[in-house]
Amino acid sequence: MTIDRSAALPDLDQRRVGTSDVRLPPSVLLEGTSGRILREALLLFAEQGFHGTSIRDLAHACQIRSATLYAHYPSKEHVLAELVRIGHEAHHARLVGAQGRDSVERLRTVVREHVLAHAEYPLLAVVSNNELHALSPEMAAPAMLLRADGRQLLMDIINEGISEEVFDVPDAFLAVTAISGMGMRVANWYGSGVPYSPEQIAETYADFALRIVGAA
Amino acid sequence: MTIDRSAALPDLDQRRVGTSDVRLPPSVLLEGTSGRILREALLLFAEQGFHGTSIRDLAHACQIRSATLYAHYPSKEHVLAELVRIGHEAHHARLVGAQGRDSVERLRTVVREHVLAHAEYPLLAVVSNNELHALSPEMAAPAMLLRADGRQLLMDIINEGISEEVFDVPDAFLAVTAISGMGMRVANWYGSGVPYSPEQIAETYADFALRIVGAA
DNA sequence: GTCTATAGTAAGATAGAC
DNA sequence: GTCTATCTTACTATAGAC
Repeated sequence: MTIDRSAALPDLDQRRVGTSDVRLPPSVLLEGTSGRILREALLLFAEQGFHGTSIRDLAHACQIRSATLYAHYPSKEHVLAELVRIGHEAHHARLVGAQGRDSVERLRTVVREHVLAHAEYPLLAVVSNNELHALSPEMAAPAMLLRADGRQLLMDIINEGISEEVFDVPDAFLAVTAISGMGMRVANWYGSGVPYSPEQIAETYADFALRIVGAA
Repeated sequence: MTIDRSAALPDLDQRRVGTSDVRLPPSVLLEGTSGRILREALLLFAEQGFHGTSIRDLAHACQIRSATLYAHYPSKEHVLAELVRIGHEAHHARLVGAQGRDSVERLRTVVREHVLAHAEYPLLAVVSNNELHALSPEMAAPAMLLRADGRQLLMDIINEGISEEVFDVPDAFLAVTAISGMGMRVANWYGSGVPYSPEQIAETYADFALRIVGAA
């Protein structure tokens, strides 16, 4: 049998991110030049990386002179730190806010929120996930704490389901890494002409997570 | 009930990569200065990114002068391109080489190889996955083709299992993204004192993949 | 807050000796 | 192949006028 590889998948996997749609959570004030800088930095850092974007690139995108940036942020690193803070706080808040009556429902809602955060704000997620190394350890520390707490939250749900014998999973830790990893990667491909809504992806990934833990 | 979050997970999620263990596939010649450059670039590009690593950083790590680099590679971008080529060709060869008597076994082996490639060569995988944006579209093109073909290979296996009614999955495309995504992320956390062998992770992730497609 | 101008440093890459 | 020396450009950030 000849495999027909012409049955095309959507064109995934751009070099870095699948959309140019600049979006930030509604809680973020985007007015004035500070907001403008944040929005343009989001796109540039996502597409080119922090070190691949110069102060002049960023200023040009904002239609200001590079010196003007320093009236709003003390350094380029502080702009990244602000984006990373916004991304991690929004993501963490979604995880913590996920509710459910039992382990199955808690896992479903937390995975849904995890995936939604990555599909609704892919640029922010790419910057948050892939540019952490460009922050000093001190400036990255708050984000690292939120990440660790989010992982633990997922681990607790899975352990709870195991102890109640609702879940049947070969390894709880690897289930955490698998479930969180598959959700994180959504940020890199979503948007590029992919015919799914964030909700559809989140629902299906939540089903996958329940299958991984043996609850479906 | 109070959730005990002190039941610690392994310390995952370094800023970028969980190991400093420089490894390249055995097919790669590492002798001489060219090999030395490749090995040092692998570590630096993985930890700091391509744009975060200067020609002088790289030369210093190799204990040579920066001008000497140009006797071995025509530009810094060519060094990255070579690492990206090695990473993608090794990964793709493993996928293509994965055999199996039926859909279940084919999925199991291809996921195992996918995960092994990321766990055995995490630095190479991080560079291959996260630094593609630093290559020009022309220099990134060969890698993009291998990526697309690998995805299609996975898609074909899943479609085959569905048509044989061995798999029961809500969405084949999202199964592809989930399975490949969870495996890719392994490169970012494996190594940091994680008490699993690459084989253990690969086996468990292969189980997860079979669960995702409803075959387990 | 925004500008012009520029300081001071670091970047990628090349020339030419050995 | 490796070096010293250097070119040219680009970088982050600051000074000071308006």
